[in-house]
Amino acid sequence: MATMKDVAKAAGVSTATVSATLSGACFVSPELQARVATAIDALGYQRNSVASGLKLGRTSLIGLVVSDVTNPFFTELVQSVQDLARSRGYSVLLGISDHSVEREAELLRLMRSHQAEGTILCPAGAVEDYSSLRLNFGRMKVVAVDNASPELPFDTIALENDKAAKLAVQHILSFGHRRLAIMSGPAHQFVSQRRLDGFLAALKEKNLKADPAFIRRGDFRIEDAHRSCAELIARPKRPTAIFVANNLMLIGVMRALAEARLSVPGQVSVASIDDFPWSSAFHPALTVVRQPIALMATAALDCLLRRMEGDESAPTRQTFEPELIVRHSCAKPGAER
Amino acid sequence: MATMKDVAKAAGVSTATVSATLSGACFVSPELQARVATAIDALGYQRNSVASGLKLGRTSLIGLVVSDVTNPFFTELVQSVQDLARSRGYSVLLGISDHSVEREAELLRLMRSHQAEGTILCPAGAVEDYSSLRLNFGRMKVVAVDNASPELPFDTIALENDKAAKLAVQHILSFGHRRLAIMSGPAHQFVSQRRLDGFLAALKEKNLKADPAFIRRGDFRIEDAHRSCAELIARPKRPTAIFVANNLMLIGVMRALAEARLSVPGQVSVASIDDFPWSSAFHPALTVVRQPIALMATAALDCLLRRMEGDESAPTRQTFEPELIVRHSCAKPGAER
DNA sequence: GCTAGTCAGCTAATCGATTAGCTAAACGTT
DNA sequence: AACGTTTAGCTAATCGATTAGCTGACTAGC
Repeated sequence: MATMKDVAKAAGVSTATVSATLSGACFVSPELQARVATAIDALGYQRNSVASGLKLGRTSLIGLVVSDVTNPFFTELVQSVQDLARSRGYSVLLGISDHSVEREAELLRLMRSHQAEGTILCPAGAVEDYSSLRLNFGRMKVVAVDNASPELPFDTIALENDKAAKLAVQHILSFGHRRLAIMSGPAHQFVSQRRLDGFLAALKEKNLKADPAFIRRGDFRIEDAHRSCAELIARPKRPTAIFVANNLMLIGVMRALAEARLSVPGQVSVASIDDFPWSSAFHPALTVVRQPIALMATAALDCLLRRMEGDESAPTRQTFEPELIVRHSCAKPGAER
Repeated sequence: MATMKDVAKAAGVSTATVSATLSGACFVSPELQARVATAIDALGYQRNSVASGLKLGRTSLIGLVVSDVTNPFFTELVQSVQDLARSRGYSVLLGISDHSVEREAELLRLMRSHQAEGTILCPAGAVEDYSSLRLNFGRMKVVAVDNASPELPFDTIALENDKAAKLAVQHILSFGHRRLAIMSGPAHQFVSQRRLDGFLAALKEKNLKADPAFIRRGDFRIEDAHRSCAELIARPKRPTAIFVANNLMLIGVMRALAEARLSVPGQVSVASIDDFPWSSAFHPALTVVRQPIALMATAALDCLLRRMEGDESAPTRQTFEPELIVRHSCAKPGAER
């Protein structure tokens, strides 16, 4: 690849002139500008961002670490962050932690090593896993999205998770259900706790108590939810409705119900958190609580950019409003076994 | 951030010694190694990949350009490529072209500017859009995945698309359908052409001809397919089966069918290309043709790495076997209107 | 005619890691 | 003792872009 030196030689000027021409051209005569431009496309020159990144300490890279891209929530987050970053002149280094806190830490080090100016992290762990991090990780800024406890030592962007769960569960209860189960997430994750809290709060409002056997712990993935739900519905007295704490577990639940030939919502009502493209094409169309992912991505990136510009004030907490999307997967409790 | 110089000073050695210690330690005494190690974690030193990338001309970055991450095929591809790249010591710079050839070209330039050593490209355009590219784009290697015509001037990795379509259509035909429609992709894309070819070939085997009104052109996205399918089934004589050329259009089709209260497979049979996590949780479970995405990702990365190691031989073509997954969305043609 | 001022454009140092090539100490051999 | 050989570790150049600071040409004012 041609370097700036080559361009300078071809145009008969110094590298300083080439550099000046490329970046705003303050004091370069039109004639030299033209000669430089000619040389540039004769040689197919393109700026080497690595060299310029080294010199300037600005790489125009941001990191994005998610636990699982195949989760439609993260897929859409990746999409939004990518779009926004591009429009602001940044490129995205993607990392997938696969729910492992160790891998996550490794990815964060990797992002730092590549001199990412900031990283948007979707933490997979519990609060205590991040105590060593700060607003800065080296000179790299960090903001947390999704599983973001307000106790984290950096900026957080999250859904009002308890409210989201409550909305869904209140909707289920409005049909008169009394035997509700929850497919919850990993106990150590803040986001699971909040969603469980919302579930319990909604029950309490109706003076209902959750059967402990109906509080299932999943890992936010398909397989585990599938198995757990199969067990659940095999019980002598099965629940008449299931609240599912995320979209991937919803797949597992719907599979298990289909295999057991239980109709939704005839025999079992289902509602979950996370909307996704398939939810309305499903039969029945699924009632879900939607997270404003694009807004959250914007907030995360804005927040990160503010930090990258040098804001060192105390960590901020932003929460977002969930929205209940009523479709057809909840109805009156049907004939019980 | 601490630099190697700082570490050298703290350990009382030269930067050469620190560098040698970090990379394989050929001739560094255990004592100095220990002093360097101590200094490194006292200062929290981490190698600056930008500086080392500049010096070595090796950034350990590869680019990945897809047209749409929210398409489950690409989501899984991103996941697989990311995994494999990580295991081989590379990080992934992600780019999303949003089906735009211009943006794709811009992303390729961006990858090159960041000195990505290679890029896996899922082309959104037609063959002629890539004639200016070669095996190398600057010093960056390029391989194409998915919409990869054998006429492209670089390595290609693709499904046997005609065969994939044929498998699905033969399956549909085996139930005795005679009025088939196809939701095809953009005409300029190689992958659409091949899938259409396969569709037509399967019909021909049974001495059937496709009604021109039943050959629908989509853009591989939800909305357009939804609208197009709504039109299709509103026709006086609607098809008894629909073959859909990708997963996103399948969503649109299923939505349109649900809205028109047409039962699947009772009134309309449906089969498509691309398996995805929801397909079996769907009601009815969807009959699809699966692409071996993980294999394709492995092939793409292996191919890219070979090129990165200096292989300059002629472009290779790899195609992969589709697999029909029979579920429950196809059946005998039902009562016609 | 001479000095001061202006500014286009150049020279050279710099970012941080790597490494070719060098120095000097230590050891073995005769 | 003298010399060669080995090897631990250092010095300094290098990658490519940026930019502080300098040079020298030109203009203006006295």
